[in-house]
Amino acid sequence: MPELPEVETLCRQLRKTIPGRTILKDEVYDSKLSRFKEVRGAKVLDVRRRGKTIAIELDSGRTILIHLRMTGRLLWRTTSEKPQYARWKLALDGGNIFLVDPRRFATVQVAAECPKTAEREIFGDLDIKKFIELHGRRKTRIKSLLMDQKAISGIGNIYACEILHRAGIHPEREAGALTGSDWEKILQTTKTVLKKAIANRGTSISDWRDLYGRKGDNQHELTVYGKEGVACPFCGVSIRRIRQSNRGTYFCPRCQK
DNA sequence: AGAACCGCCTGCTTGC
DNA sequence: TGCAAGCAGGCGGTTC
Repeated sequence: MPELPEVETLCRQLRKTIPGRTILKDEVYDSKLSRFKEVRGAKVLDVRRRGKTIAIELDSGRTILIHLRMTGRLLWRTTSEKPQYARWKLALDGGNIFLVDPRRFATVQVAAECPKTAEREIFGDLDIKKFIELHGRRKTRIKSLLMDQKAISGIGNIYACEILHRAGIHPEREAGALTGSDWEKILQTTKTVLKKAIANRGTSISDWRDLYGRKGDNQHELTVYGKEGVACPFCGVSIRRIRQSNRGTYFCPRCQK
C-alpha cells in the first residue's frame, strides 16, 4: 500500500521528470473517476506530497490531486501503450503518466489549491510539544492515532506496525497513558523508519512499484508486518497478529509493552 | 470521543 | 481441477 515513503518516492521521481512539460490531454478509462476541470494546455510547475496525496501544481493555478489508496500506482511511459488496469492517463509532451489501479479505489481530482498539511507532516512543521499537547491525553490507542491522518499525515498500517515495534510500544497502549519519553521515542522512530523506507524507495510486499515499474527494497527491513508466527528479530518470540479497527496489527508480545 | 463496522473494489489465497 | 468463500485495507461515512 502506498504510504508516505512510497508517495514520497513517486513525488521525487515525478519532480525530476515532469516540471516544465505541457499537458497535451488527459483520458479517463474508468467511469468511477469523477469528471474534473480542464487541465489541457497547462504546464507543470512542481510536484509536492501532502500526506499520502500527490499534488501536481500547474501554471493555470490549478492542482491535480492524486490519492492512490490501496493498490494505485503511477507509471511513466514514453509510449502510449496502455498498461493493464489503467484508469487514467495524463499525456505530457514527451511522455505519459498512467494511473494503474486494479481495485479502483484511487482518486484523482483537480482543485484550485494544494491542501495544507504542513503542521501534520513529520518531515514538515510537526512539533513534538504541540503534538503531545493536542493528542497526548486522548483515550485512543496509539496505533489508531499514528494512522489518524488528521493528527499526523502519511502513516498507514504497515509503517504504524513497524514504528511501534522498533519503539517498543504496544499498539493497544492508550495515547493518554504514554510518558514524555514514550512520545519522544515514537516520533523519533517514526522519522527513522520512514527515512529508511524512503531511501529504499518503498516497501514492495505486493503491489507497490515506483514510477518506472521497479520494486522498492524496504520489504527486507520489515520486522513485524505480515510476519505472524515468525520469530522477532530482536528477541526471538513469535510475532502475534490481532485485529484493531478491522485491520491486521502485528507486534512482538515481548518487545512491545 | 472513540471504536466498530460498512461500502467501495477485485486479485489472490484457501478450503472443500 | 474447479469453484466459492474469505481476505487484504485507506478513507469517509454511520452507528453505538
